[in-house]
Amino acid sequence: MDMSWFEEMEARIPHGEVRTRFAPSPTGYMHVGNLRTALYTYLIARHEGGKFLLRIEDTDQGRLVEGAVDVIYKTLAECHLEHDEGPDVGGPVGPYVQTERRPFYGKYAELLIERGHAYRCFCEKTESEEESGNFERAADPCRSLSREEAERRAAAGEPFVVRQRIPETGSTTFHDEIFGDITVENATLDDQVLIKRDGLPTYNFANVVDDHTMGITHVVRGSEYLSSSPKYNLLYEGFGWEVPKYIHCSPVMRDAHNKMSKRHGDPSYEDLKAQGYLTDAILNYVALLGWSPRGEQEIFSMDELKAAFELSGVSKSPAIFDIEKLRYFNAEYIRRMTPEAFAAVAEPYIRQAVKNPAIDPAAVAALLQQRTEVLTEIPEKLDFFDELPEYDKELFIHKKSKSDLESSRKMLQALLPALGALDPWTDEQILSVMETLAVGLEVKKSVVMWPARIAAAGKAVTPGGAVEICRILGKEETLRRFRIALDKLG
RNA sequence: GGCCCGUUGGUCAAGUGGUUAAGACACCGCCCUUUCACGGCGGUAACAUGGGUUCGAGUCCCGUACGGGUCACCA
Repeated sequence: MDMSWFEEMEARIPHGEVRTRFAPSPTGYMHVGNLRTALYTYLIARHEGGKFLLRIEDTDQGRLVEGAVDVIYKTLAECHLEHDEGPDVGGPVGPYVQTERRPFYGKYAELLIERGHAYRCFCEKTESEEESGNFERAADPCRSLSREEAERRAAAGEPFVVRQRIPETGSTTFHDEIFGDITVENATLDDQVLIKRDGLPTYNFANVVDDHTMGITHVVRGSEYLSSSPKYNLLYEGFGWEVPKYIHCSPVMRDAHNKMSKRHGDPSYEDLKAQGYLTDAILNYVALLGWSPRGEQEIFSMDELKAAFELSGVSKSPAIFDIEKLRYFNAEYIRRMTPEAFAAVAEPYIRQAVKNPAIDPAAVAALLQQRTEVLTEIPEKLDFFDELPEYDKELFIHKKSKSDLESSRKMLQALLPALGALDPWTDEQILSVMETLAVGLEVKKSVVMWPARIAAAGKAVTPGGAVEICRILGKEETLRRFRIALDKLG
């Protein structure tokens, strides 16, 4: 066997740095669990000053989805999870797309056969194997076939798969950074297929070969792979390769029993964006789903996450995705934005409801910033700007503000001429008129404010107070609405 | 079913033999107030279970229950 090819492969592998990889299948859907895995993988690399790579696992051609790879690029870029190596940016250990690495796997399978840790199996799938899922390794005659015999049959064109040769006795222990040491009896492991009848590698084999040849030091993946890890270990050992650190992450659940899934209609990253959530809020929330920092800080910028992220804080048990808490993070992020930044993200939503070109979206945004949890709830809060809603005069009755029909009529009547005479139509001026009236009549400020808002907005709950609404509406429109109110109040 | 893993309030979770068992979300109440929010203050609420070990156990050991994963020529 010519070893020079393998030596060249080995020579490409960078050493002395932490290297992690995100290895999604291009299904066109970045679910929350996936995003979290990508985040943790990225953070581990960055925390250690290492490299974060992207590898596309597209060996299952049947599951390929058009444009799915672009979704991955777009999501990673939007989430600031920039990769150092990958299909689009290249790197020393490429190619970074599994289908393009196809020739590698057969060679490594040969090597493993050579080293005695794999063998060709010519058996047809037995019925019992298909039904029970159990493969009786001891009963497989191919396991004890001589190398010469196997090679002869293969050369003769007889179809075969390559199976891993698992020791029949003893046990295998592997270490996971989160779960600790896990030991299983080798007898409970089966001789899994490495190379399929069609010559393509199985996922498990491709993973081991790729992770090694790409110099991956920390393998981050879902906890569903915990039970196959002993077989991975045996593979690494069979090759004589250094075993990477394993980091198995428990799933993100939709409820106590089910993982988040597209099937159940659970939101993907893109869905959450469309529902009005901010990228940074999503990332921050997702980071804390299954990981807890040392202190009590909850709001983390990406740089802070890079510094704070520790494997020791990752939890073993699954976490249920709580949209309520995401809402809280989103609201918190919105409140912390600069007014300009918020106005920029809010404008499209404001314009959905407010078409009147005379109304400045930035002015409306200022009213919204402290009371918006998700962007999509913005339009419904603004429905009264373009058009005064139909409303009942009963709205003027408000005990807490000490308002009733009579007082409302009185206040509006007094306000009408006073506001009509106002020249600079500013908050200060409007407020001053209203306060002066309240003082003059010796009533609580709210007795003036309440009817003013109802008249201006036609609804009881509004973003901003009477003063701001009148100001944004403009003098003419405000006076028009006040007159309508007075008509209602007789 | 075999094997592996997990289990602190409704949710996320801190906790590594001695605590009044943190904190956050949600919920409830009060305050602030020009509605709604924001903000401030306070409250309800948890160690799955049974045995050990120990002066002492959420923390260590064993069992049980419940939950999850895996047992493919899928990834």
